[in-house]
Amino acid sequence: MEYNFRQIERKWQQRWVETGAYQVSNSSNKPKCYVLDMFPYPSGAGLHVGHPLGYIASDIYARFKRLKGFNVLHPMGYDAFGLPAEQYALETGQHPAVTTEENINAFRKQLDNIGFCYDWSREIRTSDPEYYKWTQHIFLQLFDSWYNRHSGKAERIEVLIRIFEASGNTSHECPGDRNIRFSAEAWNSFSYEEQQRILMEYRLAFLAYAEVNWCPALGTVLANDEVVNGVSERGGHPVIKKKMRQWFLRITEYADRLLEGLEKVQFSEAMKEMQRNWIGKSQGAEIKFNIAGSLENIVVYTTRPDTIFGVDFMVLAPEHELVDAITTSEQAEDVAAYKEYVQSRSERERMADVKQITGCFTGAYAVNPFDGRKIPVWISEYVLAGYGTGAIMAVPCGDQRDFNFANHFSVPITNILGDAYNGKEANPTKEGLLFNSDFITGMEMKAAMEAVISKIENLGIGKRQINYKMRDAGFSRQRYWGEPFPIVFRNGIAEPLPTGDLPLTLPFVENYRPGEEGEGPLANIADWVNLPSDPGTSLRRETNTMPGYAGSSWYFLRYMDPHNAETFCDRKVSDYWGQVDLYIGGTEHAVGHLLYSRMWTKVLFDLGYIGFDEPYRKLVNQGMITGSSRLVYRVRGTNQFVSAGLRDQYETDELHVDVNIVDGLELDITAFRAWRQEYASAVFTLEDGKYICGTLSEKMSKRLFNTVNPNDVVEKFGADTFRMYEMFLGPVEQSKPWETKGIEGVHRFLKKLWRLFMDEQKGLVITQDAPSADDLKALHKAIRKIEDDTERLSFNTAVSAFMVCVNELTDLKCNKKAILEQILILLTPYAPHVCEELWQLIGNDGSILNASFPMFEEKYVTESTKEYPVSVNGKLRTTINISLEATAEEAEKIALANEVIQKWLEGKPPKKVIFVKGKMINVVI
RNA sequence: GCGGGUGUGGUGAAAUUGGUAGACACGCCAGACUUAGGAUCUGGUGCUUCACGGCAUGGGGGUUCGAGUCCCUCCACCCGCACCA
Repeated sequence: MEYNFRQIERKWQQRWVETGAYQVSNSSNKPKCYVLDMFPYPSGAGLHVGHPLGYIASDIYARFKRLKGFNVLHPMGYDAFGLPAEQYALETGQHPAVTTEENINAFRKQLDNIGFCYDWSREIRTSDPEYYKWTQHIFLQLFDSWYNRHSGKAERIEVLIRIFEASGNTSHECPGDRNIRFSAEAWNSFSYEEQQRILMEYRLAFLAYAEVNWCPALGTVLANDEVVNGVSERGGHPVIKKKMRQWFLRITEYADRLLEGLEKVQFSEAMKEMQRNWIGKSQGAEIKFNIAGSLENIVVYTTRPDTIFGVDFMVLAPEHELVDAITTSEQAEDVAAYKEYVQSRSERERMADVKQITGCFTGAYAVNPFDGRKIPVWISEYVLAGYGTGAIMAVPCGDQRDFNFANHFSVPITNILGDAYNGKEANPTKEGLLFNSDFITGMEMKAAMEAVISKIENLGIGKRQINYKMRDAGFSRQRYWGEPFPIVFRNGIAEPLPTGDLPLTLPFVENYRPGEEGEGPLANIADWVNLPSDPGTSLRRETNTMPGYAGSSWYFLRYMDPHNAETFCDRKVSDYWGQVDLYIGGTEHAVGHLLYSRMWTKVLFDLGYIGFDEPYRKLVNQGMITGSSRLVYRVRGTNQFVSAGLRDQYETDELHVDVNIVDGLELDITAFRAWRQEYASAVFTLEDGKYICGTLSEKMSKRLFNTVNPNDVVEKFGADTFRMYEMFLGPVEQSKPWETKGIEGVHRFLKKLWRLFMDEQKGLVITQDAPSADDLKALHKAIRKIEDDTERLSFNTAVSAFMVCVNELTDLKCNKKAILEQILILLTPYAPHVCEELWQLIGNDGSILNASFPMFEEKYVTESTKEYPVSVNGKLRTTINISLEATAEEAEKIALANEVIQKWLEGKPPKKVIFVKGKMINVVI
């Protein structure tokens, strides 16, 4: 009987479905383990061999944990809302729900082919009303919450209203607008509208006006990456900034907790760094500068208050609100011209020309609050309106941009660094003493920062301030295929839908064109948007929808309790499953999805819905599998193709050829001629009778003909081979090229394993013989290595350990059931189908899925002697078999007596001999 | 520019704590079986040398009895951020 993987895999995949082998219970005495994949967006293109890499890794880990006695949650679902389906609908008129369903079915087929152990009874789809009901529900919890900076957590709006009624907002600075201040009396006298307007400035989900990229010609709002050089990517139409009322999430309130939370999760350093970078926390101070001869003052943000005596000029963002007020009449014309110039430049241009120095003097002078020095106020595009206060104090001797600016416009530079400043470039050091700096002269910079901050706070001219680069997250999309907001505007004031009215389902639309003013397509359905109401009141629905990350921000919770109709996830259930123990996915979600879901988790924790505030305990980013392209060389202007080794003799053009018609490097000429009409009459110049292709490693893409479909690989070699080969390729986190040829080694391994059990003629060759010491040693070495490697996700080395073990058992001619059935258990996470088949063939009743992972026993692998490497001066010269019991003296004696070592000693006594027990011997001469 | 990562045979890679560099595979070479082999099996395969040896983990330097591994320095490539005050 030979290894018929097609039959075996089909049989077991069916059987496992029938027996519900992968169904997981929410109640168990076993310890839990939650293994999660980032769920896919079901695109129409389907999977290529790069996609399942992470799924295979997590699948192996989940199966391994199950064998180790854990109750393992390993679910899968679909991130099913999104733009491509809507785009497709616009083009073809097919409803996104229909195409999404089709794509999901195609995806599922591909996934099933690979033999994953997902509990499909827990499948979720973000576009399913039964799912997005809860997305809407959680959104309303955000809407009904604010962040209490004193308690450091989200609290109900109700609590805030009580506070306002009792004491105004004096102890709770308004996060949306710091200038809003009111007393209890004032609050109680405000109209309902006014109170709602204020509460909106506190809510965690709030409305604000923000600019979008509006493209009048396309009649739609574009994402940032759809805009190139100020025009639309498609069609090249002009794009203008348009203010629209949109929803936001107040993620900035969570900036510190998102930062601190990174300390208690296991993410890669790169990932943490990316998130820290995105959050962009900086500590400094805001300092108020009076304007000479004016009542106006300018507030600057600086991270270097210690350099206050080195300020030589001040720069405002051209958009800064005070620019017109302080500009002198002599400078008015220049300033107006400069502002016009800045207006004309797209954000992209402003970011691109970093080196160009531009600016304009306003004619105004600010006064240094400490020494009274008058310092000129400029405007320049290098200062951004959106960061800090939109104004800086420029210290040219300590900041390179300020230095360049001062040089360019001949502003005199003050040196507060002494010899540390050379006059040729700025020195941004934070370590050193200050010179020429009044009361902080001679102080360490770090101490001076504190001294200056406490002084400005005492004088009431500024305060300590922390800033973040991160902005609040835009949460509105002017699209159809997303969650509708469960919000109704009564006379323009946002009100939540009652929970009982959820889900607010997406209405059917005839077409997917946006609204006239760029609103989402929902705006076109008048009788959905406008609700019946009393005369004099207007009741309108929100016409935007939520972005892609809404559904994915909490999906890990729904898997725990997917069919609960009462709540999004029962607290008892989430207490049992807790955090995701292992989360695997691509690095492209580093800052988006991961930050948002971390924030939602914190909010849900604060509000008491769940008992943990970080969703993912450990995150692993799988590397990309790049394509390995195949190239053919056509002699220019002909239909003649020359083999790679001969191409230097001709003038050739390099063409990509479908990797699926190349075996290793050898082109299948017949298939090539049939591939495309134009090659039917191609002529070939061969080397050694073969046409050899060139190779190139690049991204997998249909365009480059280097995509490989897992279905094809599974058809040819089987799912077990495919799974193991993906792992064998290299470490999961690392990017590496796909080379179909190499898969044969893994396939041979499985056949070799099969032959330990089965002979083609004789059938089952398994014996009941007692294992020898060598058999047991081979087995237990494998147990130790594979258990350890699988636990640390080092799957590639585990696969090679399997190969080593099977090679050894083959050499030992070991067909003993006692050994081999243990090997099957070890291997089943990697190659589940063949292991289950053999498990049954050798006479086991239950499924191998429920077996127990073998126990490693030291006694089988301990050796009594070791082949010690013996070096002379650190260079290996020979190896000697010495008892592991041997003492240093004994080993030294044996080593020195060895003839090879004798030769190197040349009769002289050694200076010393180093003996590391169990490791090596080194003779120093 | 800043931050993170990677650099080892023809190729994918291994070496978990400083202790026999290249495990395990692909490819290649030779052989066996075979009508045949793109099946299977056996042996070989870092470079160099007739050999003893010598040289090899991106380059240079250092620490150490001993360095792919630790330290310094330079180079190349990949990823992320980028006028952030």
